[in-house]
Amino acid sequence: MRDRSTPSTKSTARRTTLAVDVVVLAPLSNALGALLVRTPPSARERWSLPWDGPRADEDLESTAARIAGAALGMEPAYYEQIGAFTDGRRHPGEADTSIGIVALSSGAATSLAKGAEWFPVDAMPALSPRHRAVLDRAADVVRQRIDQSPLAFRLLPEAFTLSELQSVYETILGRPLHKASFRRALQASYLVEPTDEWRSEGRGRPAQLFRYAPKKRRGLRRGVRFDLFDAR
Amino acid sequence: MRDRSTPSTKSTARRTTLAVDVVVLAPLSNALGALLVRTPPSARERWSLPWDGPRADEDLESTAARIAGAALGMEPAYYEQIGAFTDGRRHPGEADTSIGIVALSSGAATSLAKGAEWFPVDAMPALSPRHRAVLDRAADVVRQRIDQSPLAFRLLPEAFTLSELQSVYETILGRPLHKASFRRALQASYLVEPTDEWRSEGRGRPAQLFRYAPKKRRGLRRGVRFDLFDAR
DNA sequence: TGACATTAGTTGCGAAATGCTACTAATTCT
DNA sequence: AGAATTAGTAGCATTTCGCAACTAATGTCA
Repeated sequence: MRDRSTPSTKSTARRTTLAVDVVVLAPLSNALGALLVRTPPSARERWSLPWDGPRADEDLESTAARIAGAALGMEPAYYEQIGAFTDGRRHPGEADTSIGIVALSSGAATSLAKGAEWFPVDAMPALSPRHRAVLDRAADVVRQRIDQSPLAFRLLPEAFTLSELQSVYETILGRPLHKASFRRALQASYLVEPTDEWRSEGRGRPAQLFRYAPKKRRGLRRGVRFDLFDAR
Repeated sequence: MRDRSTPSTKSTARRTTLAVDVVVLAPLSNALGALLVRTPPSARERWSLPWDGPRADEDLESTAARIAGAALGMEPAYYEQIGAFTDGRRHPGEADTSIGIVALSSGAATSLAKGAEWFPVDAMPALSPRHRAVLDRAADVVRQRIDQSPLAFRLLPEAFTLSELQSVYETILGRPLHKASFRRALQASYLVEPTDEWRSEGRGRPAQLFRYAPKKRRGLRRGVRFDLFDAR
């Protein structure tokens, strides 16, 4: 039970220190990768998420774009907030509060900033506890929203094969998907359109390239789905 | 294009003012209601969301609980972050950054604090631009997550009828649902269990009361759903 | 050159989920 | 008693889904 005997009727914003911590994700050869940057020698951990404070009159997405762009060497294609973290966990810059933001990149042909490096998300070096929490939440958020937002498409270049797309879904969800069902569902959704290009990737039949081009949704309003519940 | 000619390699947390703005939701007679509090006479708008700065060593959920509890006169059953807002929009306390949090309450038998009042979400009085944005986002988040989280159950007392539950879904989604399909889907999900109580609500057949009691999920992993896409 | 490995993409079917209409059940109102 | 009202169910046509088995186009290698 909390004490609320004399609730102060006056509200006051608190002076604190704020950081924007960015989780930049891109598909590596066979796993999902996150971008880390080297910390100054004085720091307790050798690596951290790219982060900084917001500048004056800079909104959160611009801040994230600046931070991610500096580390990645290019602009990520997509941003999504993953939450605010005000808790006891230690932040590398001793920020009281962190705003976590995921930035998605196709990972193609990037010239990383000096000191920045990709790591597979399931084999990360030690991070400050705050950054560890931000990263974990990022993975959750991406997994949860992958079938409501075009997240997967932002992890691929503009033109991609359906096998590549399926592979992105599989690494994010961490389980194999059925090829025929995947394609049928995608077909029915009018989210992609074929280009007239084909790509030959060594052996095997060449694959047709597609691009993300969501069409107007037909007015099909489904009932409520009680599966996909994350009970709590 | 942004200037990144000489990216500063040093990250620094920024000193700012922070507020936690809470959107307390509960079902009113026939619509969703949000709780507002009267502002001091000097304020530009007469009403605002309940808000305050976090205290030292207080995490966000505790802060939200304190703020919501003070206005509502009881503890809400559920909290969910809806995002951080750092933008030009004016906040009633001039906070640079707001953390928006939704608190869900069954609305049952509450003794509201002095100056607090329920308003239907689609007929709110004027709010500061920041609070308006927080409220709008709250509605979006609730609508988006209603079929992934037990949100609807937190807007009802512990025992409820299936018609009440369906009505909550309908007001949040803003469209009517089919009774038979709704119940069948709910049945299949093992999220509720019947009590042995029945409630007679004036006219009509009495309804059986249920409680939220999620069972272990059977390991049925579905394919990817490309419907429910919020294209962007 | 011709079998075979490899990857892309499709077809068809049984099973499950969904939308809908129409029904039965229990209560109050007049 | 009968109409009105709300709760809850049954059955069926249609769509969606999981899956296995197929065809298609390329490279590999004896």
